[in-house]
Amino acid sequence: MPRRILLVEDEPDIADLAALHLGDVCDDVVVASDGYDGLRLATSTEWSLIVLDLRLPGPDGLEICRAVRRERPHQPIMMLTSKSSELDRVLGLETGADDYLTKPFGVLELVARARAILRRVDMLKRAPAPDDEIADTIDAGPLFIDPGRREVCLRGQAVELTAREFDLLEYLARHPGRVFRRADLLDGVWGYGHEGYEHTVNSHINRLRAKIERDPSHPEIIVTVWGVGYKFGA
Amino acid sequence: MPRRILLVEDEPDIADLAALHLGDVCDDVVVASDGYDGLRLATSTEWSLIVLDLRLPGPDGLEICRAVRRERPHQPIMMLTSKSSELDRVLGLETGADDYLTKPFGVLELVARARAILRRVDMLKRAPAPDDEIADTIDAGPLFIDPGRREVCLRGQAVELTAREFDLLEYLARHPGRVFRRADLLDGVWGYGHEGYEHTVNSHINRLRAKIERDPSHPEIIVTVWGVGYKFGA
DNA sequence: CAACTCTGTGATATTTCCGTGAAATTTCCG
DNA sequence: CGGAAATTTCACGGAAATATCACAGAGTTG
Repeated sequence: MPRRILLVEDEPDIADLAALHLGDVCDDVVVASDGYDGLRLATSTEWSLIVLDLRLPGPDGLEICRAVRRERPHQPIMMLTSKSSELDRVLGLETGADDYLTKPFGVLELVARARAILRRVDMLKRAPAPDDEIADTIDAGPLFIDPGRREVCLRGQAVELTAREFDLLEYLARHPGRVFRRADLLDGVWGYGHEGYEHTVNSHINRLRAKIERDPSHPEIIVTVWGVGYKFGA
Repeated sequence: MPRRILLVEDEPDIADLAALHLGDVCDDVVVASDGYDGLRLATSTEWSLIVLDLRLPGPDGLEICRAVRRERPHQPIMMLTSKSSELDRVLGLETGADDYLTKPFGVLELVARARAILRRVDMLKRAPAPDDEIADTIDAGPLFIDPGRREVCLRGQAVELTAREFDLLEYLARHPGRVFRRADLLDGVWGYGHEGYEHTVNSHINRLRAKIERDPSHPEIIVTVWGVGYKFGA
């Protein structure tokens, strides 16, 4: 089953750029340059993913999104917008977009997110996975984490963590080495659509480090990746 | 957003039992006791999950499954069959159900699988989730790039890059041999609409080369195309 | 209801990196 | 061969990202 992406974007430069790179993660990219074509194509054909610009000549992204959702409730949709106000973010997600990107965006970000959505879609269609992802424990170097008991041991010594600290640590530790940006952590730990400042994450990382790092000013367990975010381990 | 399950099952005993326990993993369970009701309900409303018995009075599970798939390609569907021989037949027909279960089945098994599917569906609506394992990496000659971990290995040796350097390298490496103008790179890496001088790109290329080229004055990885821009590789 | 803890946020200090200017070098082309 | 244009190189100041800390309000517990 070929993977096809519909891109609805009126600015030719952006459309070309995005189409070029979206082509890397699917078999076919179709571009619609206004809301009319976009709406027609979006509802008439089956797509692996629909990427919608918010502002469009004719029906805008929200309208198209709603129209598509009415007919195909599970259609993966991604929204692009120029403004970054909180209102837009909430609006976009409530309308039912699966993900959301504000301009100007790097193409790498766009592609990475598109890939993530497509992968999640594939996972749905995949062979039934036995759900073995229930309450196991995490053994990561000097740390031992037991999500069931909500306990953490550092080099055999029990460590007292608050709820947020524990969730944050568990989230990071479940994917050692993977880099998370602050927005990802807010979405994953605090819950998607959570309204709050990214630098809140900093504070919690700081408190975590004070409790688990040998020398908090030279962290070994939770490492800072400059300009991006944090990761667990080396 | 409430989670609703449609259960299409004609045997009352099984239907009652299943409905009772499926109620544990969603907000509402609706039961259809024949293929006619099942087909009507399945296509007229949006469901978090549809559980279909294969043998039914009226349209059977396969027909309903196909009909639903035609309208809602991503609708989560689960099939129940009486004998494993039926299962083989269903599997051979590629109907596109997300999971299958043969009777007699334990209720716990049913619930566990339903929960697994629902979780995967929720995951779609969720913020960008970290799918490790299947992380996409770039293997380009002497270079190995892991975008998820933001790590670069040069001939097996880890290289420390800053955020911009990494993004720039990844961008180029995703299209080996393709020539990018500086404006292209600004759009793709810095983000579309970024205000800045093109010769900023030069500096970053320069720093990158200092870190990854064997002899920076004779670049082999990032090559200059005079009068145009840069490309990755030969 | 009082005491307590936790949490999000503001403010400030500190670190790191990025963009820019300018000079040196290379390449192209007449 | 010489000049113009494009590219390389490099150093520096500022800007942005992060670390740290204090505090007040929300929520919890007894």
